[in-house]
Amino acid sequence: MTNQELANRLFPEVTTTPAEMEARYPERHLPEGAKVTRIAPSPTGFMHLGNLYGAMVDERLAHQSGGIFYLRIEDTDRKRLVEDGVETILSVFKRFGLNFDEGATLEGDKGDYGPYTQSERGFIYKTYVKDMLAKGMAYPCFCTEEELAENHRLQEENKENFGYYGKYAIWRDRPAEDVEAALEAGKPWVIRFRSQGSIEHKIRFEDLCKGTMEITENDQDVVILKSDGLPTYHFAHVIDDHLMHTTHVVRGEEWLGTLPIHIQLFDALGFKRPKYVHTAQLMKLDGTSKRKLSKRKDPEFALDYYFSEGIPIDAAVEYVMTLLNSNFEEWRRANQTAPLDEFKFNTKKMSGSGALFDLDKLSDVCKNVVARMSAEQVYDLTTAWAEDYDTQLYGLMTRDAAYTKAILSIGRGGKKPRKDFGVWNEVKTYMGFFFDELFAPDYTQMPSHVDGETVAAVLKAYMDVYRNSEASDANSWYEEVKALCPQFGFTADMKAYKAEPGKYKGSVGDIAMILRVAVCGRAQAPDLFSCMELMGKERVLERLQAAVR
RNA sequence: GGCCCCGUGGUCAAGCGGCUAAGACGCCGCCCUCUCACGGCGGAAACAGGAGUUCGAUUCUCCUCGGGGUCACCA
Repeated sequence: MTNQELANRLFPEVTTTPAEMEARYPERHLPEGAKVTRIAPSPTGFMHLGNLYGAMVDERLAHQSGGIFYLRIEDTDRKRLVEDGVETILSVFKRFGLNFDEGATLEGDKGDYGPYTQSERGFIYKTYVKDMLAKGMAYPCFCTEEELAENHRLQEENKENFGYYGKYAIWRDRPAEDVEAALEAGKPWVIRFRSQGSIEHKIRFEDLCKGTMEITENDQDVVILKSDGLPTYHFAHVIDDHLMHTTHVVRGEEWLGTLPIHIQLFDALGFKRPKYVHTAQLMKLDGTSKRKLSKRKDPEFALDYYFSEGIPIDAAVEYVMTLLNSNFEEWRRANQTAPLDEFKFNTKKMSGSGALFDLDKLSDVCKNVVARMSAEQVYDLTTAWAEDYDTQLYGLMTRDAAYTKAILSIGRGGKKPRKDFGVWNEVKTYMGFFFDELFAPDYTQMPSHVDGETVAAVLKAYMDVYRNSEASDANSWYEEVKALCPQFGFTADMKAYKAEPGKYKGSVGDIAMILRVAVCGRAQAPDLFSCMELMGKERVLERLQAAVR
């Protein structure tokens, strides 16, 4: 049986040729220097930070160069498929503002290089496989799981490298009769690539993120087509990225180990190799050692987490960008309000080592991002979040939108905006006391060195002042509060009080605190005058009265 | 174990043969101040170790150590 006969026997249904495929997916006509990138997730229903991290690099690379950014679905592992996997992928990327120029969508493929779902590309992979078989570049392997396990056991015992190579490549040079017999017997088979590599040979390789490195040639006869007729990642990657004319492959550094296989395949098939960007792994501190961010242990790894916690999408994106490009923060400080698109992303500024995911830093970025927003934006984004995750808050915020927006305007804008919260799920706590339904005063936060009787007296005295108050701004309000001091033996001079606290029964600060606890129900709140003004006289008087004991 | 990647403060990081070794987050102190949140000022805190190259190494080379990844009909 010749190679050609074998090829025909294994793939009688395949009549297409590689040349036809090449013709069907011609070179793209793009401007000089345009990059073609892709993100190729598996529809497992779980989207994580790594997906976003890579996708952002792809997106920037393509769109900064006038190229194409596309989505390909890698669903060749049927065991891990999930019902709405593709939908999840699409919706998550959409929410993060990543726009694909072509690829899979819910309405079908968009673009001329499809299908963009690997399970629909069987005929393409098989066309190449059949050709490789005919040329002797690949061969069928009938090994059972047990035989492979036995190989592994022997290799372990002999302290040899694991895998399917050399004398362990059982079917590599099997006589035609054996192949014939196995076929007759109806044994299941896979197709393996006939490696010409040797671990004695090193290859110099240039990675756009990691720099130059030296890697060992692959000597394993890897499986390229599984027994279910679908390609392995290695093969699909090479065929797809070749035919789709991907110029830059961005993926996690966990792929570095299999890079020799990919290079070998590209070369053997006579394809031009894409450039690679192997990104450093996102890490997390576990006890005293670093480890890969894990789906099971780290909620912040899942992109769902950002939605449910109410982390502003823009902030998550900014944070990832700070991880991605070391000069991003500097740029952001200089260009506070510029759209992210204007940042010149550069693979050279990517860190080669794995960054620890820093929740403190994320939180800081969130606060800064939110501080830059208008009250209107904060209102919109918070209600959008609350609609799904906090119906009570949603109800209150939408009941009186103008009131809520006014609350959110306090201290916003200007050179030194307040940064009270950076996450939508903190909004309720921050402004809850403005709503009677959420007002739960804690009078124990009254100044401890002022006795209850005085507290009550202060409240009563202020109520009298407040009923006829003409205060129209924070300063005049403060003057009124200060005027209350003498009758209680307090001082309006904070400096003097701090210097000699013993000299006075209290200070204007204490009076303000008494009022604050009465009106806001707690010791911390934004500017009291603003709060009272928004709440309205009636409500404030009610609360002052309620605090009198 | 083989192969590969990585190694500057607690974290993220500038640096690319000569610097008092930036900056940011976090932490601490002070100032501002009606509290908080801002903002301002200041502080503690680092080149993993050892050889070599060099007049001179954080920077270049080698070794050691440490961390990580990967060795599937998963991606």
